[in-house]
Amino acid sequence: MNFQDLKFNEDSPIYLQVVRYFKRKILIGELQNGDELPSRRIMATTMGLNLTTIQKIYKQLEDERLIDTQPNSKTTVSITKEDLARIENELIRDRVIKFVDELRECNVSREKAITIINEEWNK
Amino acid sequence: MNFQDLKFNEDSPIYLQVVRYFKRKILIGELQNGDELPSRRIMATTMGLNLTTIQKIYKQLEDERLIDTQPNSKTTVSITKEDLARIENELIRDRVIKFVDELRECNVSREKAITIINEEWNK
DNA sequence: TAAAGTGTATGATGCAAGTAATACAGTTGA
DNA sequence: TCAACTGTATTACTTGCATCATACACTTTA
Repeated sequence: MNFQDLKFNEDSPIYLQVVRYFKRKILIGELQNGDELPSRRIMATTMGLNLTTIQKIYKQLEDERLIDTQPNSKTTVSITKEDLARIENELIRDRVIKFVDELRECNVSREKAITIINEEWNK
Repeated sequence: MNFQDLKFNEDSPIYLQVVRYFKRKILIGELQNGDELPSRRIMATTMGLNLTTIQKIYKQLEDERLIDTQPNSKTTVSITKEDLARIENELIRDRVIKFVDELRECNVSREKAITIINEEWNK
């Protein structure tokens, strides 16, 4: 957990970007069931964010039941197969749907879309 | 100009969504050089938005030099080939780049990405 | 000419989101 | 025991969005 691969943009609130970051880590298996997360204060220091912001991030992940904080114990990743499927939908399928919609609204053909994607994929 | 194909979402401010709507119309040729835009008040009534919001939309489009309001004349579309290329980049290529980045961060292969896109394209 | 319409500007308000700064009660560990 | 750490809660501040209400100078039109 060094967060070197986490870079922020201006497209959405920081706390949501971090939430998505953790979801990605779970999706690709870098965070697995039972893995411990750093304490909120450590996290705040490490990422240079405010404790309140980290609270919001952890709370969001808890509300989605991806992490779990039992009283007097560490915060751990806690996911089911259904959670994983849901994350995959959110991070991949839903993104594709939105993307396809957008391109079609611009009258881009499927063939042209795929051509551009192929162009960009290996840059 | 009936705006029936304009639907709002919660992803970004309304005024930006409308700006992008007009850019799309320009990109696909439904709005062409010289075409007149409705007056700001008409537009506000038609779209159910406040005059101030419409001002913001028109101002944004003017700042990007896509429309032009000469003193004592109608507001018209005013685009060069360069503008069109810029819009195309913004609405298509940049969008693809972002999309590709996102999927690659999730360890999705190019082949799998294209498979999903093909699945979704004709729904 | 008078009324209606135009672009433009501005001040005020409500509201929500995002972040910051603290505080508190409990637990852990040296 | 007591200092350090923990999760949690709360208050406050800033900013951006959308709206409302006007206002002004100018043009068009009936």
